[in-house]
Amino acid sequence: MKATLDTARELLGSMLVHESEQGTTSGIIVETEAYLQGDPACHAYNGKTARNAPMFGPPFTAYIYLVYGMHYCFNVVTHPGEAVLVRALEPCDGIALMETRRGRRALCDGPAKLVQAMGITVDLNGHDLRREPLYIVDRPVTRKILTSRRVGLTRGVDLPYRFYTLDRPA
DNA sequence: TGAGTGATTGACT
DNA sequence: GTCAATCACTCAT
Repeated sequence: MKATLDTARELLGSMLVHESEQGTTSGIIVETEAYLQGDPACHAYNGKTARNAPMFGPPFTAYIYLVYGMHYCFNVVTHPGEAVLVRALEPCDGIALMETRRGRRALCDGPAKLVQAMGITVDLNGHDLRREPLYIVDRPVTRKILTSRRVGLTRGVDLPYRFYTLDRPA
């Protein structure tokens, strides 16, 4: 079994595809964060709840949850109790549709933004990411992978579990 | 039944 | 670069 941190790196460069009724959108994953067991910032840290139940499901399950009462984040479950948060995408297909959903704003450079741009909803929580309508296309990582601390957290901020391929500031 | 929390975004200076 | 809005979900009484 692969470690969650390895999976977080391998997801970079892969393509996330969502086939909705409105059309197909896809994007290259360019930023991820790992959430491990024993990590105080991980939702599974305090045990299983109704909200994080998918995190204890089989690998490659989608875990979608609401933060701040208004924003959704999209995670890929790697092991029971561990997951990788997809923080940013590089829009590939269906950009026009993304713009319709997002308005004339940044499309996929934030966790909640990419969820909205891709049209991902809580209906897909617990979804198997090897099946339609939401799935990940494996692609070799061609760009250099960089590592940094995670951001936006209130706990475990010093852990170097954030990976990205863009030359964006750490 | 109620109060606190939060893996963010968007607007403003 | 800084700051506040906002509400579903969780945990505690």
